[in-house]
Amino acid sequence: MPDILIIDDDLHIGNLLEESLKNADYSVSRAFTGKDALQILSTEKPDLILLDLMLPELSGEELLPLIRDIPVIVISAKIDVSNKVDLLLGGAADYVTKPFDMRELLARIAVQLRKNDKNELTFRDLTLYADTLTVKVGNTEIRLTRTECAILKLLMQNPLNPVGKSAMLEKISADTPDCTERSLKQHISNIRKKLQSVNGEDYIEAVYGIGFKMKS
Amino acid sequence: MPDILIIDDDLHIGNLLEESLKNADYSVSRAFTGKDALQILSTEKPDLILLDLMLPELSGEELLPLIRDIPVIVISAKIDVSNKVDLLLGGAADYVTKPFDMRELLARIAVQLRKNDKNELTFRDLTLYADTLTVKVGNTEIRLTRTECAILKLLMQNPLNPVGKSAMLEKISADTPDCTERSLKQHISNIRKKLQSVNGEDYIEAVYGIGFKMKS
DNA sequence: AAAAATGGTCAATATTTCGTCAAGATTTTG
DNA sequence: CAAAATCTTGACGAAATATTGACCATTTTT
Repeated sequence: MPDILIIDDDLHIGNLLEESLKNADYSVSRAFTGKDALQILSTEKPDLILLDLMLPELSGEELLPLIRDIPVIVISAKIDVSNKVDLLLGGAADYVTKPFDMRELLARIAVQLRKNDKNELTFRDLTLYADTLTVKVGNTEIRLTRTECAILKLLMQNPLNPVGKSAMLEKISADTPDCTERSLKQHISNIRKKLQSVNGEDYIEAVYGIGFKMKS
Repeated sequence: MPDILIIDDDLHIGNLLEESLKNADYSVSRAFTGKDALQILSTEKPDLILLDLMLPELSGEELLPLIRDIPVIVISAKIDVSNKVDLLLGGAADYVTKPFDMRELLARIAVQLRKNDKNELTFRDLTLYADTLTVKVGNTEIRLTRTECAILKLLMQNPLNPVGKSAMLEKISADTPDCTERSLKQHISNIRKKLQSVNGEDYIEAVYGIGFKMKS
């Protein structure tokens, strides 16, 4: 029974959401302000978050980058397109505009939860299937090695912030215990080459003296 | 489990705070006078401080500039606006006025702890993201180098008091072991140039013979 | 007012880090 | 065991960053 956190100050919509979700057999938590939400998130870890952008005190835009490792579906009245791009770049998993069709929302929720189960990560037009060691660049699939996959996964998990080199080494040491900063450099180069072979684009950016991040 | 230090001579309020914080799963320390607080801070390093302004012996206003590297939320009965500005300029991370709503305070605490995690500092219209080596000047982001970031961070941590040159060198020596007073001067110049490129403003002020501080 | 010390900036140089090729070492696969 | 895939390492040019010298402006001291 996946747990879903609704962050919305509008009681009417919130109640409607809660009821529909409970009918669909999800377990539901509620937050009514951004700060509420932060407090709840400091103790609980839901499987998915529904986030209304219009929040008192701390807006949804501000809240979004503070959430990690949990798929967020943004609910908003704004139809602004650049805004949508910003949201998705900023880590939102998906996006629906008010007024929305409840069946559509439920479908999108199911998609996100399934992705989560299957260890699937998306960033721009990259989709990483960590279980099967493949990435899709646009429509073409590419095979990665185990370490390449582990590295790309780390980068795609925090698309905004750079990941330090030592941090990477620690986290992938399970697979490759004797990977050094020297070889890490080489793996990054190999990942780049594989991704570039599709459309010539470079998805990875170096942060001098720190580590690497996805290019925004 | 973040540790929070309550500095308040009012037993009633202090107890109330302690109980609520413990319910929210924080670990709590107490100080009842400014001198108490200094003593505790010389041995412990809490993650956040709740500071009442009205203190015997050593007032909150006097204590505030002595605290470094730890976010301080001021609790005060005064609603004086210039006072509020002074506090924030003086290094307070946030403030609430008595009587306060406990849920709001908890939310503000959560926000500050998050910011602390993310190594985020604000001064006027500057926001420094130390993890990602960027500053926001108004709405435009600028990249800094490692040392530039370390220097600006030091300055923004004590926005009122000048930071001595030798003190700076010590604290950034982790990153750049052979930075001298000569090169420090150059780094400051580079930071200025980068910030000025946005809106022409100079955020850094030299204190002749001592060091540098942020311009108020 | 002159001298001395400190602060500010430009431009050149030195150092560190990055990116990649190619070769050797190790592991996996058939 | 042999072949293939993967991982690690050395080398070297390129890019980013750090340091230094030179020179003038400003402040303090004498």
